[in-house]
Amino acid sequence: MITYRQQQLDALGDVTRRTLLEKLRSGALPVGELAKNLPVSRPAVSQHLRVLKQARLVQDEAVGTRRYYKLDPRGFAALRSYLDRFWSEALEAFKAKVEEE
Amino acid sequence: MITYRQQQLDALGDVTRRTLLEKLRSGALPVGELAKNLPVSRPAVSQHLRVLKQARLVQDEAVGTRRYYKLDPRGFAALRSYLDRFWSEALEAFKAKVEEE
DNA sequence: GCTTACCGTTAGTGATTACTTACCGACAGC
DNA sequence: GCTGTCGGTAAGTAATCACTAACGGTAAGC
Repeated sequence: MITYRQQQLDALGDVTRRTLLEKLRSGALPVGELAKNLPVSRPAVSQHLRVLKQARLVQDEAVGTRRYYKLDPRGFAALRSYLDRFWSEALEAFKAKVEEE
Repeated sequence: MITYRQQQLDALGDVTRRTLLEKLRSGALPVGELAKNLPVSRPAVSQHLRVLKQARLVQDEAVGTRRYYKLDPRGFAALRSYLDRFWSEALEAFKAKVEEE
């Protein structure tokens, strides 16, 4: 099973992309709506959406001439479980360290 | 309460910094140990550690001439709770959308 | 058919960011 | 005291990355 974790964390490392994800929290939105009130041009938004899509953080669906984007549950689930595992392993290592002494 | 989320996610957006965090999962390590087997120089590691520290993702402690770095529980807890909240809000919005129809 | 709205892609540019090299201070061992 | 180890900082460079402008393609409205 391949993960997209590296791409996902890279994708989250940009403030504009994070803003896009925040906007999508309340549901699917077309590109034009996403680009509204952003300090960057619409093509820039398209490029960011491509990165987010490749990282499995968003999904898109064409409806007429519009293209709706929404959060991708698979990507977020993978990210959450990784973070959980990462942290619980760190805690176990810490406990083992304490008991060692 | 101020959070360091923006800095944290920016900090996670670099492969070398993520590698450093992975190494720290098993416990505290001095800089020289962290720099070992990495494709970048030791000063580069120091600079990355500074970024991680400012983002509250690591803590450091001087012991003699060495400086040990370890994961910062506060930063990771904040990050986890944010991701959890983010995702649960997204799920609620999705449910509301479904019931709407 | 024509026109308009919506959006992806490409090419080139600008800004950000990670990197190395050189340097310096602090502590340990002698 | 001197020497070696450890590691942070600064300056300059290289590479990455985000951005805009220009273009083209598709669907909807007329």
